[in-house]
Order: sequence, then C-alpha cells, then structure tokens
Amino acid sequence: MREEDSNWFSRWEEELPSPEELMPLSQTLITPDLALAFDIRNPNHDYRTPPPLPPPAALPLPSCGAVQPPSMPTSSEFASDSGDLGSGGAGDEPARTLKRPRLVWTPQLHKRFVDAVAHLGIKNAVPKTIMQLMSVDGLTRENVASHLQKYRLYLKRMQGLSGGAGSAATADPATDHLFASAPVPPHFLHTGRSNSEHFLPFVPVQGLQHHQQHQMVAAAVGHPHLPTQYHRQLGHFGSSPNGQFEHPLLDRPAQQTLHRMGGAPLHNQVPSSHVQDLESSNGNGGRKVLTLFPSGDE
DNA sequence: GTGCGAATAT
DNA sequence: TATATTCGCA
Repeated sequence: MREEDSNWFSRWEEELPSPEELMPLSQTLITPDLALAFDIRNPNHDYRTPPPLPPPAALPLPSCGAVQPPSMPTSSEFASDSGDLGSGGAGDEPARTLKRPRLVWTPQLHKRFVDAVAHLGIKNAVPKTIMQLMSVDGLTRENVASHLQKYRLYLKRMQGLSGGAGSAATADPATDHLFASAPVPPHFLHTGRSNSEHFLPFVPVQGLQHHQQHQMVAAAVGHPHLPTQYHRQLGHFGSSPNGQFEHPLLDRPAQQTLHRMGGAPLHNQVPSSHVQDLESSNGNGGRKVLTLFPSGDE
C-alpha cells in the first residue's frame, strides 16, 4: 500500500498544473476578456470583483499544523445578476442580498476537490480547509460542505460495495457519474476513520503555492429568456451534452502553448471549453448557474 | 462565535 | 437530481 500511496501521490503531482499552465489571470467571476467576448457590459452590474488574490499561502500541512487563516478568497462578493433582466432597468439592486448562482461541479472542479481531500487526509478534510486548498475563487465553504456531504455518501457506498458482493456493480450510475470521473484515493475506501491518518510527507501543493492560484473562471448563466447578452453559457467541457463523460482524466494533453506574453493582453477565451447551452440539456426553466472552470485542463 | 455535519429545502 | 440552506451540536 505504501507503494500505492506513493504512486498516486506521484501521479497527483504530475497532474498538477505546471506554472506555465497557470495563467496569471486573476479575477473572480467573469474575466474581462470573457465579458468582452460575450459582450457583457451591463452598466448596472459589475461582474468583476477586485482580485483580492488570496494568498499564496501555504498549505495547511498537517505536519506543520499551521493553517493559514487570513486571507482567502473567502466569499468574494458575487455580482451575479439576479432576477432583473436588466432591461427593465429597474433592478439596480446592488449586489447585495444577491444569491449566488448554483455552482456546477464539473469533473475538473471535482478533481481538485478530490485532490484536496486526498491530501488533507480524511481526518483533516473539512470544508474550510478543503476550500482553502482548492483555491478556487468564488468557491464558498458551503459549496464545499455540500459537495463533501455527498462525496462522503458516495464513499460510503463504495466501501459497502467493495466489501460485500465485491462485484464492480455500480450503485447508482446516475449519481456516481461525477464522482466516478475522479479517482478515489485508495485509503479513502478503507475505513478511514479508525486509526491512522495519513500524513503525507510531501510538500504542500506545489502548484498552488508557486503561483497565486489556479485560476478558475466562473461564469454565470442567465435565464433562457435573458436579453441577448446573457444568453450564453459556458458549458462543461468535461462532459458531453448527454451527461456522459468521455474521459475522466486525461493526462495532460498538449496544453495550449500560451505563455503570458509580457504585456500583451491576451484576449483568449477559455481554451478548452466550449460554449454550449446548458439550458437545453438542463431541465431548468431558467436558473442561474455558476460554472467554475479551470483555465487549463486538469 | 466558529464551523462541522446532517437534515431539509429548492 | 444536484446543489443550497437550515439547524443542532461540539
């Protein structure tokens, strides 16, 4: 098992985005570029939040026992437009009391989640810590907590299955799809809580601390009937419209070779993501959805 | 007061 | 269903 741990850890390391892949973009919600690309320029709203950029802070390494409390994206204010379609001009309502759009857990996002949990060890994997580790701007503790709750259930099911029938039968395909897209660390399936917490001797998430943070861009999706501007949706690249995943994890495909040209404003949209209408596949009459996606693949 | 976790709501 | 919100407890 030791080997396994090492292996998965190694793999994990490899999977970390390299500095080159980390675009120095920094914003909270829709990047200016995106906004431009999408023609989103509603004077009433400000989609961007000043990049408070959390801290490069170090990982709360168990061995270190030090968690960096301060700076974190905590809750960057979200300025997702809310009900008002803007047209009416009525809702000037500041981004106060606004509710965040639902977060969509893409396979990529989930992957980060799993990585974080894996490295913290089940014992230390609590919402706040996980959230910090993930360093996804816009992610809230609640988001993580909710997902974690479900993830735990999933793990429980997995444990139950592996011990009993032993058949690889999937419990609930429908439910497990997302989770199945990310590898579950071996020790997770054990009984975790009993003894031994795994202390991984390694250093904190390199990628995370090297640079600011992985940039995940969040896009808010509007209602179907929204005025022209909001009518686009950045879809889930990791999944097919059908809801089926193609490749759970890919190695690192040739990541686009974008370097940050010094000074040249790179008006590039999200590389691997495609725009697609979510509403079509989503039974939602018109719900705002927030999608966070990694600027790079991973 | 904070934050976790389970229940409950949408 | 997936995610959000609420609620009780440590």
